[in-house]
Amino acid sequence: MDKEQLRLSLNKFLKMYFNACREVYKEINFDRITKIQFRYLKAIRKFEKTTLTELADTFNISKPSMNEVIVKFEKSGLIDREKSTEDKRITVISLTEVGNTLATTNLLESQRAVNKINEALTEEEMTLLKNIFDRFEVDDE
Amino acid sequence: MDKEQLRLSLNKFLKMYFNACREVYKEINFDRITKIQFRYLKAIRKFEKTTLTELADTFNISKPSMNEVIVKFEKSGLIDREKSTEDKRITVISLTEVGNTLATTNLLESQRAVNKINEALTEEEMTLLKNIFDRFEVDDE
DNA sequence: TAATGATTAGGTAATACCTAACAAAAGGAG
DNA sequence: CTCCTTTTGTTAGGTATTACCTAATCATTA
Repeated sequence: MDKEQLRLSLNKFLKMYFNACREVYKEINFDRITKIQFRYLKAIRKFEKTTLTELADTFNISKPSMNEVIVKFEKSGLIDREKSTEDKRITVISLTEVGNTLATTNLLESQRAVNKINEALTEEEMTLLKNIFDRFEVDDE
Repeated sequence: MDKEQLRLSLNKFLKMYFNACREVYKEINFDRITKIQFRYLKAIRKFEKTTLTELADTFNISKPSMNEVIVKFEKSGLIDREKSTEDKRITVISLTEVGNTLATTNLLESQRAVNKINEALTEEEMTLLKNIFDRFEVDDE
C-alpha cells in the first residue's frame, strides 16, 4: 500500500479524534490548565490521597514550589486538603470531582471518539478495527 | 460491541501514535516551542511570505508584541527576514527549513505512525484500516 | 506632509521555579 | 518525661521566561 495515502487516511481518523478532544476541552474549560499543571493533577489522581512532600519528591521540585501549585489548585476547586488526624503535621491532598474530571480528560476524549466511531461504523467494522487496534499493544511508562 | 472495550483498544492505537509524536518531538527539540508559538509558525507557513503587520492583524495583537516573537524566531533560526525591494518599509517573513519542519510536525508524526502501522500489519489489514479511516472524513477548519 | 511598516523602550501579569527561615508536631535518647 | 532533632507544611522574597501592552521614533511611501 502507498504509505502517503494511508497517512492521509490516518489523518482523517486523527482529525476526528482531535475534534472529539476539542469538544470535551471546551465543555470542561480545559484551556486554563497548563501542561505541567495537568501532569500534577494526573499524579494526584494516581496517588488518590497524597501529601505536599510526596508530590514535591515525585516531581523533584522544592516544597514551596509545590505548595504554590497546590494552593492555586485548592483556590480553583480542583483539590481538597484535610489535616490528618494521626499525624497533625500532614495535610492530605485529594482531587475534587472537578479536579478528577480534568485529570481524566483522556477518558472523556476517547469515550467521545468511540461514540463517533460507533455512529460511523457497522458492528462488523468495529470488530475489525478493534482487532487491528489491539495489534499496537505497548508497555506502559 | 462493548464501547468500553473498543475504547481500550483505541487507546492502544493512540498510545502508539503519541509515542511516534514523542519520538519526533525529541528529535527536533520541539519542547522549547510553546502552543501559541506553534500557532504563529503554522500561520507563517500558511502565508508562505508574510509581514509583521499581517501577522499582528491575524492574531489581533500589537505589532511590538508580534515583533518580539518574530525577533525570537529569527534568533532561533526558524524564520528568515528580507527587506522588500518594491517597498523598502516592508520586511518579508518566511520560514527557514527548520521552521518549516517545526510548523509541519504533524506530517512527521503521522509519517512515523504510518511506519509503525506498516511494521505491525499485513497489506490486507492496512487496506481494511485505510477504508475504515476514510469513513471519518471531516470538513477542514 | 500625512500615513504606513517596523522597531525600540519601558511596563505588566502570570507561570514556574528557587533559597532561607520558621512554626507545629512527632519521635527518640537519656 | 523532658530535651533535641527531624519532618511537614508554610511564608517571604527572589529570578527567569512568556506573552502581552502603550508610547514614541525612524524610514519610506503616497
